[in-house]
Amino acid sequence: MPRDEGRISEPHRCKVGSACVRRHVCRLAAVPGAEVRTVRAAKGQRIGGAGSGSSCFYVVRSGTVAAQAVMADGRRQLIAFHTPGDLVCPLGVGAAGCWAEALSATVLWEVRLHGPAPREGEAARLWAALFEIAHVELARALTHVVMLGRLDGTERVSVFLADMVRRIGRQSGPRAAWRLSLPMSREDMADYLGLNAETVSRILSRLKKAGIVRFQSPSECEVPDLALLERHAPVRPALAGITPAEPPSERYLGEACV
Amino acid sequence: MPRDEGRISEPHRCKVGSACVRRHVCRLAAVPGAEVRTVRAAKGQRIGGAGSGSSCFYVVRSGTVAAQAVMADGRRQLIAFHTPGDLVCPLGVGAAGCWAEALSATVLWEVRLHGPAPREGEAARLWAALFEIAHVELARALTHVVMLGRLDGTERVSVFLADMVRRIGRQSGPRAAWRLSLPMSREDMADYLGLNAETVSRILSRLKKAGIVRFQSPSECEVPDLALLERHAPVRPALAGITPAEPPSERYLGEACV
DNA sequence: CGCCAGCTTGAGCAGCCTCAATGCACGTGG
DNA sequence: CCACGTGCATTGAGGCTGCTCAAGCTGGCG
Repeated sequence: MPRDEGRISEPHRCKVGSACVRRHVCRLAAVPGAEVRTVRAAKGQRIGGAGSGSSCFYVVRSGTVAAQAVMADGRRQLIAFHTPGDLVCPLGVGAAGCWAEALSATVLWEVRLHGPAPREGEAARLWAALFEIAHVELARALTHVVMLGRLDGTERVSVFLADMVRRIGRQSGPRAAWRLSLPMSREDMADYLGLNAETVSRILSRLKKAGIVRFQSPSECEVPDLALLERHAPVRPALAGITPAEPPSERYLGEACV
Repeated sequence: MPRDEGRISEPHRCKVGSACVRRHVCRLAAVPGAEVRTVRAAKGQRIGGAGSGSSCFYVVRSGTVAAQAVMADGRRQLIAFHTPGDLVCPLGVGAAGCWAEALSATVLWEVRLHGPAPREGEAARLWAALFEIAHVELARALTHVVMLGRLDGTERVSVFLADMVRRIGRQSGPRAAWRLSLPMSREDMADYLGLNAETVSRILSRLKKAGIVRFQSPSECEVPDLALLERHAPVRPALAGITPAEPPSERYLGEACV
């Protein structure tokens, strides 16, 4: 694993409230001493962790990153897909056999917190931001648990597709079909959905025959009627970056919130 | 859903560092204005949420609580079992169709944060505690995802049993068999493991025939050789209440930590 | 042009689910 | 005290979903 991983050092500041895609990322980047720089990762390269032992946060700018766990015997489970705008954080992905890696050539912002200790008040903001991030990740993980525990293959693929459309789909007009470029292989999808690649392929073919999706190529597809697709998707994953449900003591901590 | 749910109002203070079972619970209970009281829940009763709309934290003192999601068509997925000493928190379990309920008669501590707003510094401690709780829950959820996505039935049941032994098992001597009272039905186990009750029963019978567990009754069992059981359990859930991996900015925030 | 990785499709099989019958413990009421 | 109902656990038969193995197929790239 190369040490410097071909990083381009291009430090810059995150402009709070404008350039930043996610509110909690802004909070992190706004911490005094936080350093933000652009880094690149090639396909298959691990994000964070491999280097100096310090743990950074990353924001995907382009490309796709997957958090995954790999067991001793090689079985692989994808925990999450991170698409442009998403935060890649080391929370939970610090366990043995668990890391994040780029599924394609990827550009990221690296947010490193190693400046002077924060003043009173800033510490609360920082912890609040970390809490919020962990909370969003937790909500996503719980949806994933329900999906793997109680949905059949077709439902899982439908949930996955609908989630992808909402996250990275493009629509040319208000009633036009959604266009979607799937940035991962059938095997990646399978490892996320607790299936295998052949089964995913078969299910996609079935959805294709049913007219729910159209494929121009294995990775380029169209969803003519998102509502129809979502009728097959009994759970709705929390969209990445959406503000989580009110934290339990938000009201109580009113003035401590950013 | 009754308003007061047969609660016994018995306010008391949590003694930080001694009586408390969990460090982060102590942090919550130590927040100025936090009110701790003992409440009781009957089997099947929901924990929190149903009442005034305020969200509390709970600590299980005896009995068992399960966090669960139920889909529109009735499919049920258990998210976690909470055994004595565990924290029951509203994080993630605030989504639609998602709540915690007592699996048997249960005694809990209710920690309610509604006092005067905390002073500077205390807010940071509180958010840090909330972060830590969310982080532990996240680690547990990710293990659950791997289990449901990539383990077969026998492995899931083995992971579950080993987890239960480590959490609520009793051992009469250093080399004696572990004794375990399972506080949930086969169906509860199945809904946690993404299986059905008959399959769980069959797998337990197989483990019984293999000499890995012995059953005195459906709920009372013995594990003569925990290492043998764990050889069938390819993942190890993070034990409840164990301090999570170093939060990413712990070093940076050194003096803000409790 | 050939190679190779990834995708698709098929055949056969294993694991898990569904449905059903039975057994057991417990509580209730005659 | 016993008969009965109820809820849960167990076990079996049969079927379906998804996995394994294998054979094409396709598109990108050297």
